[in-house]
Amino acid sequence: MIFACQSGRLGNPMTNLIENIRGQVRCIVNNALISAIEKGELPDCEVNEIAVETPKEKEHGEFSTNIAMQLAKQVRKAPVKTAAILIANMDFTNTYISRAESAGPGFINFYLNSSWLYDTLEIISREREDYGKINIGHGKKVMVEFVSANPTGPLHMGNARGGALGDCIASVLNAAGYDVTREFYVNDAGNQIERFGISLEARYLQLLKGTDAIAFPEDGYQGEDIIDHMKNYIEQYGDKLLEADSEKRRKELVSYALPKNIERIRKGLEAYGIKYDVWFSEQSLYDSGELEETLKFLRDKDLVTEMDGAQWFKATEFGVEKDEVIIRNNGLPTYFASDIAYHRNKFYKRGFDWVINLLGADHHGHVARMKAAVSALGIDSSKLDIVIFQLVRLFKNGEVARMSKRTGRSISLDDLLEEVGRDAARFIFNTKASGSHLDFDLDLAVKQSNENPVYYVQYAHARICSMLRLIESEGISVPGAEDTDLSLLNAPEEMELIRKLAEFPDEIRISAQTLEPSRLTRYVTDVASLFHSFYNACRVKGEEESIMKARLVLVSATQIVIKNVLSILSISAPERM
RNA sequence: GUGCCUGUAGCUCAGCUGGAUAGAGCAACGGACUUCUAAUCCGUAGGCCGGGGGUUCGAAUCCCUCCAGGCACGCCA
Repeated sequence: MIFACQSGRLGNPMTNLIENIRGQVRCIVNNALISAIEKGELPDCEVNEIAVETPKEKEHGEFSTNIAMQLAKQVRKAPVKTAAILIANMDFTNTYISRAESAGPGFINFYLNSSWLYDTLEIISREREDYGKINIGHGKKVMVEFVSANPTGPLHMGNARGGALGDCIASVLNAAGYDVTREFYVNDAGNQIERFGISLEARYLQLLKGTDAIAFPEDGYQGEDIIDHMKNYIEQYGDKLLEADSEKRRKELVSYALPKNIERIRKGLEAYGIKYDVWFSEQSLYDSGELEETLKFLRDKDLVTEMDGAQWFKATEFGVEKDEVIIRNNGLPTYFASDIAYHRNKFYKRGFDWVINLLGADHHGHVARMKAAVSALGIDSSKLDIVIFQLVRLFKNGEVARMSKRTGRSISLDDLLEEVGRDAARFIFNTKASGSHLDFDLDLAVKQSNENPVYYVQYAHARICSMLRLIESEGISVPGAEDTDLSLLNAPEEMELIRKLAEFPDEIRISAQTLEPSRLTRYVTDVASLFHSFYNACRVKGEEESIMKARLVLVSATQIVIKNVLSILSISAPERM
């Protein structure tokens, strides 16, 4: 079934001009198809979606469609013929499209009137810091839970990648019109806290009675930070726990060290540019009874079975390979049990429409069972997205530097920020897609040279600021786009740059839909590159006034876009370098 | 052994839901500063898209299989 449709011209504020024009192309094709069918030039046919894509080659126009090839079978005509018939039936009135041509095996290419580029500049200068924002989220409540590292030690490189990724996913979704909550799940209960206590206690006793007095437990946390905690504790409180019974001693030591660790994590992440809306305590699920409620819910649904003295969640009923223990034979719930309660809380207690969790690749086994658990709770599991990011391999002095929390011999987030800096770290972690393994070259990241991509982008911004400063010092300010003759911008370098600026809202759209903010670092690098080319080809200051004004609008628009992208990535946009 | 991720230029990576002649940065080579910031620009060179089958108008992209690397298969998280 095909319906006629209409196409408007200028986008409203906060819209995606490219998407609008794509809509115009769809309408034109759609209407041409109806017209051709009515005239009997083509047989009646079914079209579910008219695909509009962007050709790689400039010669192929701004947009193209493969509709003629798609219809080949149905209409029993050579695609090239169908394309010709469609083109003959097209009406471009009131659109940005100037002409359409058939090319290659049957593509129809669309060429635009350059007014769309000038309209782009008007939109940017009107929307300013809002330019790029779209509203595909419609205020939907989404939670992004990320890092959620065990508070038993410092953050490492894996957390650093997860942090940069998660924070940027959250920002992108926010720019796409979602109501986003950033959350850190604090694992302050369960087995690892137990081990944390044992480790602290062992170091405490070793410090007071000598290293040989007590063996350090096999599965304890080896990190220096554990010893440091106990040195500080002893300095402050002496040996008052020496005679206490072990359980009480561990509890006391944990309640001493745990808040310090959490605070250190919070501060580290904040220095990294990450601010959470919620720090959610695992222990609170025990205290509030939600864990019990959740287990009861599952039992009532007959989704819990007993075996070998433990209780298992029947994950196999949801297509997972094996069932999972939720209550150990010692009676204690597993991490998985509280995670189920946690997700019940996210969806039911707090009403999130969409939940995104970031997990390192070493936890990917958790995905299937968590989705199964969510289904078991009666929630559509497509509302839970788990983004798995591949692990980080750290290179220093040309060789691999291993990271491991257990041995404590890792580069922490704090070290990273000190050595590399927040901007470079965040940029580099977002240059690769989450599914790609990431080699982090410390030596390169530290370099303040053209080998380091973050400076390339920041330099473009600083350069623009410098130009505007100089021009403004002569009493000239950036004119409004509406009272400038933008059609004077017709050099290839100018057109290319504007075209790229026009893509920004669509880049946000795709980044949000694919949960891949790494698109944005590439995008902003392209913007910077086209700007540098423009800079070398065209002068602004000293040009004839009308040209200078038009170029000032372009330069200012470029600055806005670079700044907006960097702001989403929480990377600074320096005004001088 | 089973499952997930990855394999594209010398290196690090893009390539959207299958589209037209596979891209970028770095490294290499050759050029451009009396001019708004040379942390820049312009140009050259560089490829069995891991191998092999299949699906179709059309495959780096989808399916199968094999090879290589990473990760996971616990009553840890």
